[in-house]
Amino acid sequence: MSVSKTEPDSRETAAARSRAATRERLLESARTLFAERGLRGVTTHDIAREAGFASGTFYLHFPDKRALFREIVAESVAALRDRLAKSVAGVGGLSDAVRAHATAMIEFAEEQRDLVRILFSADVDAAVVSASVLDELAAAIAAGRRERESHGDDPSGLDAAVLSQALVGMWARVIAWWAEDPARAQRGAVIETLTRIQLEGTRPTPGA
Amino acid sequence: MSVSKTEPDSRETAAARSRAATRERLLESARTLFAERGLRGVTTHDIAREAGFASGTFYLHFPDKRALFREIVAESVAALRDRLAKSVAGVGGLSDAVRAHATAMIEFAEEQRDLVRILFSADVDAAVVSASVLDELAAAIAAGRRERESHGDDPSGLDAAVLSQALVGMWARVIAWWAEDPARAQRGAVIETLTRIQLEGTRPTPGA
Amino acid sequence: MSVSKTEPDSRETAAARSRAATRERLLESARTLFAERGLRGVTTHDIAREAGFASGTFYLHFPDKRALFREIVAESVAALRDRLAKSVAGVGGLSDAVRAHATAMIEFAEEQRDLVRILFSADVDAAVVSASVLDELAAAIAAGRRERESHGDDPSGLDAAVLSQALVGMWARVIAWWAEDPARAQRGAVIETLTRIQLEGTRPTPGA
Amino acid sequence: MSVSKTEPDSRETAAARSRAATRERLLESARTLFAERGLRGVTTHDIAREAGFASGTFYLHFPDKRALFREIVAESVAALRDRLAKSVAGVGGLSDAVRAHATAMIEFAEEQRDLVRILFSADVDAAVVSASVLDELAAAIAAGRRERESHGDDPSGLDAAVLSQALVGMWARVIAWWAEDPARAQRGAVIETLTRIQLEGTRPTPGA
DNA sequence: GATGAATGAGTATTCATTCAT
DNA sequence: AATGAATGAATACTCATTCAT
Repeated sequence: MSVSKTEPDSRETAAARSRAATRERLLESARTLFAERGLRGVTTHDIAREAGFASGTFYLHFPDKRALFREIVAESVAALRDRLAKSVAGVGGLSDAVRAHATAMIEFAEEQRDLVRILFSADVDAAVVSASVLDELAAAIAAGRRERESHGDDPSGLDAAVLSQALVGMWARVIAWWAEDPARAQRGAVIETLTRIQLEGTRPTPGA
Repeated sequence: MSVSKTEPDSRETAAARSRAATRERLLESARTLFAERGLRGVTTHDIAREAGFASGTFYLHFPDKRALFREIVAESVAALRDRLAKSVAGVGGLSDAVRAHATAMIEFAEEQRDLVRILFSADVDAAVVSASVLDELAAAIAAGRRERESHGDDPSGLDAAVLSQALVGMWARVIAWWAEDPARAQRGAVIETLTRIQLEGTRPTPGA
Repeated sequence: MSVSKTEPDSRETAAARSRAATRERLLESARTLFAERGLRGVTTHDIAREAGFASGTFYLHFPDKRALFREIVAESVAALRDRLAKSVAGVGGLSDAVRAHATAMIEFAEEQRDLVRILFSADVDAAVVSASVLDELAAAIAAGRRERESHGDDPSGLDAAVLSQALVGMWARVIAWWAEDPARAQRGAVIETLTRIQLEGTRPTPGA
Repeated sequence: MSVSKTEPDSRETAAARSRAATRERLLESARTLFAERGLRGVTTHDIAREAGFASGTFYLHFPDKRALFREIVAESVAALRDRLAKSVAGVGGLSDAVRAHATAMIEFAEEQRDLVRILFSADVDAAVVSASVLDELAAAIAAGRRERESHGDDPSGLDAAVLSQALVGMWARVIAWWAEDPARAQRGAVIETLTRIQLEGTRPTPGA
């Protein structure tokens, strides 16, 4: 009796694996297409076809297009957050921390070009969603600034809100621009430039 | 033909005036609507209705929706360019030039909130079009830098391409953010912050 | 000046006429198709195609399928109400009134077979809408009953709610059945049968 | 093949029992859901899920959704037929027979509210199928009439076809209305009203 | 026998664009 | 020049049904 029965576990596992694989292929295709054409420029049909499935399959795995998009963004933001957090962990001086942070960002852009394009291309419909990415960046920058001050450095005297928008804008644009085509500038030059602007541009009362 | 017409010139002029007026009303409505809802969020019907015309009239004046959008952007870019050029004309020191530039930008944002929103909201579909705006900004910044160098200052030693992307990103984001709601920061603080970051962040070899 | 202008009135009127004609053709097609296949069995595309228009045209005239259906039902109910009201106006005795009512209903069914089919086929989705028809019928029946009582007849002693459901059910079914194929019974026999059941079936305490 | 099997009969029987049980659970779920939402409002997935099976299982037991629906209706009609037949068996007078018939119907509605809702809600798609129910009712009524006549009563002189449609319409509507919410009228009042209308409404030549 | 992932035709609705008046 | 009715391709989402495991 027991012999003739397929183990339910292995069956369920196989089905689950297959399901997960389909889901992952859809996500993969979506990442590519979103990176190329943005949220609105991509159809659920496009995503399914690109992944090699019929159009209805999409809805077996995601309630709708926005949900899929949100999921991709959430994943990416989490990955980026981890990367940035690790990069500055245990780094002593401010200067080194800012540079480590820039380096981590560049590495992320190198490895995840599609994600970076999605995260930093401000599709109007994706505004809510991509806000989180920039908030994330702003938080990382703010953390750096707090550490700097804890090391005895004076605050820059600049408006904190304006400053954080400025730095976020700078980072997002440079990373997106560079990820578009890494041949545009040397890796080291990008890191150095971002680091220097952030360090020098936000120093306490420069004239003093 | 010409016989029956009295003063064909004035007539044609009147007709041309009327035509131009219709065109302008369509542009005006489009500016408002694009600022509110982006390129994709606005239909040609919306634009015509808002302007008080039937939907077919739109196509008597513009070949299609993108063309209208492009025209608005081109106009705006030209206006911005003039404003920025004038702002620095005849200004002596680098510091003053950068500050004048920031001030001009803020003034533009105050007077043309709709345009600023269109120009700096990176709608994916409008990407090609809005690239020109940022190029414009980059050019203005580069011009400032050249002037600085001509005044004897050393270049910062930073990669020029990266630097210009960084500054453009910073400017675009801060201006868009502030134009969205000017109560977010004091006018003076915005000018001061942008000026300081640009000046200090791009100094020649800081350690030296 | 005034000569060269086409009279706006005639222009508007022509456009309005054309618009109204399209609307009417859509309504006409919809009546036929709904009568054949019910609300759910008919597509907006079907209606447009049957009327000789492209699918988008439907939405130029009706916000959606249900709205069109509701309009047809409302029209029909109003027409039926008028007919029934007129039929009993000025008719003296109860017996004559009930017979006049039955006759009017039969005439309506003869002239508007499609409408009758729509009104009395209780499509589940159309429940809300078709309820109004039956309410209408119930009201007409109740009016007859009130008149009867005002003529000195005693009430039947039957539960009024049950009775009205019974009569409505009877009427709706017989009319729908007969409209489906008028050869099923002779006109006079239908009228006579409905009249007799209603009169005799609802007499005051028969045994008394 | 047979060698290795111990007691193939009991095995097959067990398998058959299991199969029948699955079938029954599907039917049970379908009855509930159809009563709530009609044929079109219920998906095969809904039925399978409600019964605790995967969606494919449905098609192991029924060729398609309509077949399942037809089967439920057929079962119900048979049950109703039995009930009605038994109710009048051996009942003497016409009056008692009609009352017994009405009582049986009410009892059926009380015990099988779901079925009654399915049987008498004239979903357009279910029209073919539900016709059989009404035919059944008509047959039962006709049987009553025949018996009456055999007892020496004269026929009513009314058109038999029209009459049966009228009575069927009356019955179906009242029962469906009452089953929807039994608080709408007292049990006894429903029975009495239906009985009286049928008896008095179909009497031989009332004027005589 | 049961599973459940996959299919793909179907359906409502939108909107850029055309064109007869 | 202006009108606005008409077009029809596009697009998100559903669901009956199939079939490999």
